[in-house]
Amino acid sequence: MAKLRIHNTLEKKKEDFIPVDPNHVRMYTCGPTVYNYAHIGNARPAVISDLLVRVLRCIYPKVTYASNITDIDDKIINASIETKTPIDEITSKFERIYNEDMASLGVQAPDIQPHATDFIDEMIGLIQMMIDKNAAYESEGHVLFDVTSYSSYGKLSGRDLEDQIAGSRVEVASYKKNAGDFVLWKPSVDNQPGWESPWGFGRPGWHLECSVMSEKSLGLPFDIHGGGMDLIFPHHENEIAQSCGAHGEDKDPKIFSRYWIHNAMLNMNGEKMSKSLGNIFYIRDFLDKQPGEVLRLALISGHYRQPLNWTDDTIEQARIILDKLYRSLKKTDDIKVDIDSFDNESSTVLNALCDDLNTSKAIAEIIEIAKNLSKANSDDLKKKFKKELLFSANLMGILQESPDVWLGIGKADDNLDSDNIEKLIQERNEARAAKDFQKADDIRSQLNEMGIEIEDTADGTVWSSK
RNA sequence: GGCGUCGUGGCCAAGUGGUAAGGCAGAGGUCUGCAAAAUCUCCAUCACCAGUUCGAAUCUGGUCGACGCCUCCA
Repeated sequence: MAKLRIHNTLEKKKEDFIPVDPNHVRMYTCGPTVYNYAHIGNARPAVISDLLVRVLRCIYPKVTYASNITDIDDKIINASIETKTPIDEITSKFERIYNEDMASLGVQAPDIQPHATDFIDEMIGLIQMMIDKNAAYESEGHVLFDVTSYSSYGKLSGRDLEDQIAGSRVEVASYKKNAGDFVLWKPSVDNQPGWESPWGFGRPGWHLECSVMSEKSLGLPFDIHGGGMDLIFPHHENEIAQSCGAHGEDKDPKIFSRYWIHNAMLNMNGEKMSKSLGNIFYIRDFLDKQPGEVLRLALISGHYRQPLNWTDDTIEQARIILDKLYRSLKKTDDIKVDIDSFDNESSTVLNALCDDLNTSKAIAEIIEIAKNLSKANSDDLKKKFKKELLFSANLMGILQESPDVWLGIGKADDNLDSDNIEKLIQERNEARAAKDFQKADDIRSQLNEMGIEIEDTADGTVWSSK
């Protein structure tokens, strides 16, 4: 069986992946706060997680993947005030858009997609458990987590509490016992949304929801927890502390999640993506110009733990590679294969992905397979390589279109007349047969001006719109 | 101030102790009336310096440079 190795942030090294239960692997990835359009940076963890889930499904009989929707948060409240739109209108709209955008990137829907607001009771319950075990305390209407109650605090992020406090730029709130304590529950005032709780009307702190939803969705301990590197501290560190605190564990973070994977950030032309720089790239805008698969391949063109610099070139190169793969597939349109009969063990792509998601290597391998397919000179070989190509593509979540559609073959825009195109091609071929190459070339340039490219193949002339 | 990451050919990007994958671009060849596609060949000693080693892009120390987190953030 293929062996998966992944880099575990908790141990800061690449490890063999050993599931809690080999018959049922469970994974959680922090999902979006739905208050705006999803940008390209939001897509990276989703695509990487999706890829890992696909690999896991290849190896293990059952995989449950949960990823949440955060639908209560100060950012949402602010967006609601700014746009004078009810909160649930904002959250339902942007959740729908997020899911649509991810789908177009080939991200399979999570098995479970819990909403924070559906777990308020459970969050209150978890806080109560922390209070009962002296891991949390109430103060000035807030409930706070006491970081001194958890001895491994800082293990995930490699931080030392004392150092943090010394260099901190944030003033310590009056209601905190320790500077590092963080909010579990905070009061809601005026028109802020909230729920009744033993500590008054309020709402949960940011980190609490993921502790609750991951546990309720998957049970503890589960196998893998993912997210962006910027979440390591404080979000994930605090999730661990809360879950351990609630369950009376004061040391071992692995009673929560065994492995933690984190993707590096994405830069826009070398700069951090941020509102102030005005370089936020929304997936929506991109999808108007390029198919989702291009974006997906571009996102996995580099290793997930390396920063990815997003430029026009990144996109262009992904497009070129996909065109090449689709062309090799097009060449063997007539060959029918049964992918299910493919032997996973021999997959070079699966092997590459099993090595901590070495996507660059996987891409190199799939190009190699396509090359083999193009060169194949017998039906047996064509079958063999096509099967391997399709299996690999499915694993990577690409080549889901039909080659004809992708390459624009025989497809005219509304303002193009395909009958006319066919007629011109026929005329050109007659000219070619009569060795009137001047006329043939004239017709080609005429078609070119119409935005039509033609290609003479062994099976006749194929045209596609640019 | 603390923690951490990175620096591989013109560009993108793997490799992390045994002599530099892959893609793009470029050069040349095959095929084609031409073109396109396909295919073949060629194209780097791994920021710098000093060590460890039979052997280093890969380990250690230092220098320079880029960047992230510590505050909402994927």
